[in-house]
Amino acid sequence: MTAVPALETTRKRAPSKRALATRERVLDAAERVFAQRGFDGATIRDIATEAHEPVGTIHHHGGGKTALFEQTVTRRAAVLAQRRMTALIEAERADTLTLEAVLDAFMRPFFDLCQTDKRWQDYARLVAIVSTEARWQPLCATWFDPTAQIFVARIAALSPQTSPACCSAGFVFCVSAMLALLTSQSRIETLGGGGDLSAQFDHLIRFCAAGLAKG
Amino acid sequence: MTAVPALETTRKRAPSKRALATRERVLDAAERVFAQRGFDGATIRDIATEAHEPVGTIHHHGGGKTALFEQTVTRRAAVLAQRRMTALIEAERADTLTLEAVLDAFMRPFFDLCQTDKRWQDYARLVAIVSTEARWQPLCATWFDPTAQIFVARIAALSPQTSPACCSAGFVFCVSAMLALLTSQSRIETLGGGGDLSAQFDHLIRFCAAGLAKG
DNA sequence: GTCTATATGTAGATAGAC
DNA sequence: GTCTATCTACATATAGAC
Repeated sequence: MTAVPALETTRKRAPSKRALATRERVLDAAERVFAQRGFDGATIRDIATEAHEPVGTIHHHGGGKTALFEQTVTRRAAVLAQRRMTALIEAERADTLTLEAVLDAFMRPFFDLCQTDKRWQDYARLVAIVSTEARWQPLCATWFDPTAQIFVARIAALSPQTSPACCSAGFVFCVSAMLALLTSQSRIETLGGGGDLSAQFDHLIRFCAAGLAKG
Repeated sequence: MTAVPALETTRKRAPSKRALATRERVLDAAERVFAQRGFDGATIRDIATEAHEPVGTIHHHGGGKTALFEQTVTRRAAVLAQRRMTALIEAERADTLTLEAVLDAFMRPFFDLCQTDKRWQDYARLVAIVSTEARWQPLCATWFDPTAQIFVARIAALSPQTSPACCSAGFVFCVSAMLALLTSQSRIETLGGGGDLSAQFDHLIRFCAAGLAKG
């Protein structure tokens, strides 16, 4: 975090290709295990088994359980934020910016990534954990809140008759609904929902836009 | 679960008043600790400290960590379900049943209990845990799904132009938004929301009703 | 960088005195 | 029913060989 240029020269040289590949496998395994069992429920040994690596390797690359979890979160956070901002800028090129378009810019990149790469589905569970548990609030503040603030501001600008406080709360409702869609598919099916994921996603956008519009 | 009448005679006699009070204190403490740290993050020792009881007492009344957690969930589940059903029946006495009224019947009892008794706020976090983590699905199926099914059916009856699957998914969106309001107040405040809780609750109902109406 | 062996702490659970 | 002392297992983390 606090980069000290004077010490840069003491940094190890760039890791080998093999080491980088190992690191990726460790993070992928950690992502799966943390997603499935939560932070406290996961063990380094679970992750080692999942990664087909000895326990020591997990510590070597991860730097401890907490740091490992934070790495799994931060690894994809910048990608997600960038895609969202790109989508927002694209949406703003249209003549009229709508609530649907802003919500779509926030949600569709995440949804598309989940559809394309199963690892992003695990990542969605990590996001749900990070945004729910108080202990990860710093992580949230660094990696997710800035983007969220920008989208809340756009929503507020589109809703002059709605108080800023309602826009913020409404946005939290939207995000929790989005995470429910991405992580609680089994619960939706239990209650008789489910079916085509793309259709459910379109439904989510309609639902949230209507809710926000109502103030 | 599988009651065996023939063994009923071997049951211990009714516990003393003091024992019942101890049991309540154990469950209250467990509720607080589980709510704050989650199931895996909580320890029997944490709960013992919180309850001002020795560790053995927690096991004696709780019957192990898992059983203790299940007891904290089931203790209040019937009360909540009953209040919701009573509110629904009351709402159905009106000339025209609206989406708002159905949602209100589901959500307001919980909200009122949280306002009246701080322990119900902890319980809200337990409900969020139970409805999120796959391992507690049986608990969910027994204590929450039956009520949810009834409310989904009412919503579907009021939304003839909306597919049943959309009603189910929409209801899950509503519940996740409700739990976000009850358990993620700090996140709402971070994004500039917050303020009067009752006003936020009214906003939640409007938000969800508008979302459901949009199908 | 990789892997084995081990140190240290703490978890859940219980046996048995009171 | 209540409480103390303790058992057993497994967690994270590290030291050091390769």
